[in-house]
Amino acid sequence: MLKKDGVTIYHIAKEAKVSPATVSRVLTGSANVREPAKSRVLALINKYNFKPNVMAQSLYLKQSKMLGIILPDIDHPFYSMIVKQLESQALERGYTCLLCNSMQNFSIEQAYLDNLISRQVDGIVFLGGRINQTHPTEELLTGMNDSLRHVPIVFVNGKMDGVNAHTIRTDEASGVRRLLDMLIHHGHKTIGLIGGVVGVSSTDEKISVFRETLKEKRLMVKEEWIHSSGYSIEGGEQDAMHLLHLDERPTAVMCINDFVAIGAIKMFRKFGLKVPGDVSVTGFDDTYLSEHFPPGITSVNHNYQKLAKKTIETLIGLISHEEQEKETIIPTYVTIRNSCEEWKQP
Amino acid sequence: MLKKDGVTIYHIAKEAKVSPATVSRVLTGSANVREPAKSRVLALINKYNFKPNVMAQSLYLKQSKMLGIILPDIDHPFYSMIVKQLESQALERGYTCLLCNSMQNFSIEQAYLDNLISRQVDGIVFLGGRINQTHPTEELLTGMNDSLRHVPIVFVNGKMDGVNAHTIRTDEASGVRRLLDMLIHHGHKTIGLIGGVVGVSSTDEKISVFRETLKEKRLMVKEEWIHSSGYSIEGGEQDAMHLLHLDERPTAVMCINDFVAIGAIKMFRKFGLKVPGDVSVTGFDDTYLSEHFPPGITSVNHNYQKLAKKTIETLIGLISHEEQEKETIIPTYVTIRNSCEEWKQP
DNA sequence: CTGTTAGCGCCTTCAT
DNA sequence: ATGAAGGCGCTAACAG
Repeated sequence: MLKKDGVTIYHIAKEAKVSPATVSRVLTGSANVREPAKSRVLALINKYNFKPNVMAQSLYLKQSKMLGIILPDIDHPFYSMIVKQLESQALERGYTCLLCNSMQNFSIEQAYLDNLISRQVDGIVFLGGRINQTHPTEELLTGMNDSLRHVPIVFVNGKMDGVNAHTIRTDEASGVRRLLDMLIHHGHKTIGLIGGVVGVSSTDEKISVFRETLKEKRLMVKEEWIHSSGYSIEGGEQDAMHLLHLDERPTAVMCINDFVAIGAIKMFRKFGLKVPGDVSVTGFDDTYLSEHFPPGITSVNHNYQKLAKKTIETLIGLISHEEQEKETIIPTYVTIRNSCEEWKQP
Repeated sequence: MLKKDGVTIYHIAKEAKVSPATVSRVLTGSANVREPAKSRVLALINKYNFKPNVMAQSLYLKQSKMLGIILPDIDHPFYSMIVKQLESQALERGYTCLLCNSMQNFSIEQAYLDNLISRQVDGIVFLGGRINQTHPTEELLTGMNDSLRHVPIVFVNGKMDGVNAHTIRTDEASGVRRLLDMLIHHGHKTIGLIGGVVGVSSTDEKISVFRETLKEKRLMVKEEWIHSSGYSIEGGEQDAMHLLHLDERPTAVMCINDFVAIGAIKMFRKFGLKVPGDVSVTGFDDTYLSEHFPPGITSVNHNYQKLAKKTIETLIGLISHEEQEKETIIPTYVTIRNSCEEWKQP
């Protein structure tokens, strides 16, 4: 009852008075087919709007030409921007993408991993989630290792100790440094860092680079100016609120991403502070929002296209059993907008 | 060389000293298997981390448990919000989604349609693109009809004359009316409508409802206050600019979506107009941005979850050859924020 | 309850 | 250049 219709190469073969093999040949172009027959077949393919069953093909050829993408939340512009690039890079190389939103849920994440493997994807791109946990559980670790035994997986901006996966990483550390250089160059001496989640590697790394760099520059690292309430706009509001309640506030605030920056700017302004007049703010990820959210947010760009290109190249290389760099670093760059300015001593 | 590894039910069967059928039985639970054997099989499945090949299953069962989703641009929050809901509804029912970004390109759209059919998806959800063209080309029409002959397709907020597809539509017309009622209730007598693309049904419909409603209310419909430069933030800026250059400006402006509203607000403010003080603005789609973009944009919500639920239900119903409503209307509602206020005669 | 067998739709040797 | 045949991994009769 669920059965589909089903024009197959056999139907075509019969009606064209040739063998199925011949139909297959004109379909794949794997061998020449003489003219009277060839045209007949082509005509029938057109007549029935015949499309070969890719599952049958894949079954035989042992490759599905499908790639899986696992990520936490497509709503976040960082991910939607990356996904678009990944998809278009994959498409160019003849691959179709299966997109999986784990909704920040590790069980769903694992279920998708298993599902993708069952569906015979040729490779998987993994973003966020467990690969950003600074201390993943044993279960997450073995889940990943088991999967890796079935199929090549490339991590984007993540890593797991004890998991031997290939990684493409954007140079967030140098992004942080450049942002700091700029702020310091602008005369800021008191700088805070907000947003993110402690225990998530991208947050931890940014915080640690932040600390180191300030120390190098002989600037004060005030612990209460480092505060992490998540990656959302609301999180940014909360973190900004935290700063607002302090006796002494930094004159510049780095935010873990653009969402947090948006939240922070909203909250600062709500409390009558001018951005960038009273406090300079930086974002991260350079999503389209940073351009449009007033006053325009200075942010770090991940080089999305290059990132996606390298990721897909590496994955497809792995699929073809070619040796690939274990870790590739994609340079980032700062996009200057209007959320930061010179600090003038009041 | 591209070949994968390959533990199959045959390997397991052999090692467990049972027949492949028995392995299949414990896998699917389609029949009981006695205890000594059952445990041995289970143990081996676990040992090898065996995952059945879904392509082979699908080939035999003639159903892939995959759904295709075709949309123009995942970057747009309207689409990313819907996709998340669709995906989660599908997942609940055991379906995996193949997401396809057509990038507003009709050829890619068609290529994806063909690809999805070749890949044997059980059904397709179609959003935007050709199904919103007021006058689609013959080619787009036949392309869709050909596809429809292969697989059930559900349109979300679209329709094509001459294409007999099922549609789930949100009640945008009543959304427009409610917005207008509110503005008129606030004392606005001069109202504009900006954004969108003429020839795209969602734009055309909104404009037409807009005209009708104003006439009913005996308010002036000034043609130069209706202006459409697209769906983007930049488009909103341009349309707002157009209004700013006019001798006489409306006191309230409806925008085709939230992006356009954001652009318009930016531009109005840039020119010193207060929103909502000098001009009230409404958005559409009630994306997360409308909540966070200052001053908070009054917008129409599509009831995303209900929409997605109904869409997936209808599609799966169709797949199971159950009769389904040809068109379902999902009610919309207005979310009030701070971008509109009473009009006070200056 | 369990093994044998055939076949889902396609592709690719292997002969012809 | 073309046809026949086997097999990709799995499931569902059909016997036993």
